[in-house]
Amino acid sequence: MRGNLFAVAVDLVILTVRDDRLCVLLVERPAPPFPGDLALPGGFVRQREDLLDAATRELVEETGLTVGRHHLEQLGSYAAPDRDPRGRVLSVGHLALLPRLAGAMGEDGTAIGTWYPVCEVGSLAFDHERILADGVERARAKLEYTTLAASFCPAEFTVSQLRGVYEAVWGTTIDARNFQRKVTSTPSFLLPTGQKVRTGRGRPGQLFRRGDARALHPPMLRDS
Amino acid sequence: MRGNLFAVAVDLVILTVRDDRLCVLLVERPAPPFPGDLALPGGFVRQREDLLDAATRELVEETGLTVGRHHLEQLGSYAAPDRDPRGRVLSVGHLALLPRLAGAMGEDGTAIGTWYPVCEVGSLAFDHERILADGVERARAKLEYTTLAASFCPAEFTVSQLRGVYEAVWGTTIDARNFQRKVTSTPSFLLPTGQKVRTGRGRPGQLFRRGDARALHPPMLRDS
DNA sequence: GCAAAAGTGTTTGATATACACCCATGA
DNA sequence: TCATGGGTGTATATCAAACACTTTTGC
Repeated sequence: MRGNLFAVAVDLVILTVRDDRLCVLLVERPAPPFPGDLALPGGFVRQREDLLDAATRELVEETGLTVGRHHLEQLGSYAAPDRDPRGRVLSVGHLALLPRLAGAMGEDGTAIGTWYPVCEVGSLAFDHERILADGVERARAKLEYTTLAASFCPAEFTVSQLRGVYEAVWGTTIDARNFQRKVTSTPSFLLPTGQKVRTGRGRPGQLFRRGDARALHPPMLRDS
Repeated sequence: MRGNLFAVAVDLVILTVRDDRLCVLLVERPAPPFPGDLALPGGFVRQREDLLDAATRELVEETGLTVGRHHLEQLGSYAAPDRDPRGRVLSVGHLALLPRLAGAMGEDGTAIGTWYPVCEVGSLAFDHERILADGVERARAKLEYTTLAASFCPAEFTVSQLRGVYEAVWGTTIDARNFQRKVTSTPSFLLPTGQKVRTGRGRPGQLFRRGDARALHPPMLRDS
């Protein structure tokens, strides 16, 4: 078999919404290359492992997630000849969307990574700035024409929380009243639970669970 | 450096429109594995080559394209442990959209591959059926919200030709009059050349060149 | 009562669709 | 002069944006 050999890694752009801001999970590199620099979590693909399996494994190792309604998809591959000083490494970037995690992270309960608002992220190791930028752009684009925003929410959530996701990811404000009608009138997007929740001040909102709809017709439009 | 080593290949889903049908370029495998089976054209990535460079090189080798307005983008990576009986091979699928090529193909003028209507393609070597399906779906989706259909057309083309692309790729029919208004009213999508072309019968159509617009707002909608 | 958030109704403007109609050419 | 495809005008239905207004809670 002709061809040169590559090490193959999966790197993860793990996004969530915290305090109305889109945040990404980053780790500090413990060893060369780029020791001490911030980087996307990731690791090498194992002997008989498929790409999505490797990404799932890394996601569990980094966040302690067991079972969840989180979203995980492949972003694309990055293989510039000089992207890793150790040699030829192809990285398959993945995008994960998570609701805000409760407490400790990491499989053993220790915090492995740290959440950073994406707008405050500086330079990263390797070509991870590009992978991060591609992941954020993918997430922004997919909110327009899919129901993926619900992946940022817990199992049960209000329309306001969902709207907060759109506003955080896009950095815009959305008319609450038109948004309400739009999402509740999309078939199978939101399933009412019948329960209400009081958020402090104001009228309590109805709780919804995510439905089966994946596409959003017609799409939600950014001002742009 | 931990991790197992992979051979890395690029495989190409090369699409064009011929006789009002969406067609894909396939080659017959000359050697094991899967000798004699149809497969996507592709090859291994070289020593100091990036992925898009490798895909571009393969595209030139297969089609004899030199310079062109063709479109080439990365689709995604496929790395199931058993996808290649020779060992661990990661394939980075790419999608290329071409206008109908004039005559001979291949760098030396010989025909290397053969065009098949995508709806008539049977089983392919490796997991190339899946890569093809993903490429076709990507192309169909992108026609909706981008000006990519023009990549299927020659340098100068009429609105009818462009409409024929949509109809071939989607397998639908489109109202010619509304289509005309839609595409000609999108700023910077079509640049009039001032020339007209007679297509046999009927009133000659105006010739256009592709403009700078890449996004299509609002999108072209499939019936669905 | 007042502020704040949830939720509904209504008006208005933009736009997609359907299709009538005219234009330019070949046979 | 008829068939064929290019291209414009226009009525109608649909839908999104804007916003007035009501409901339900905490303070």
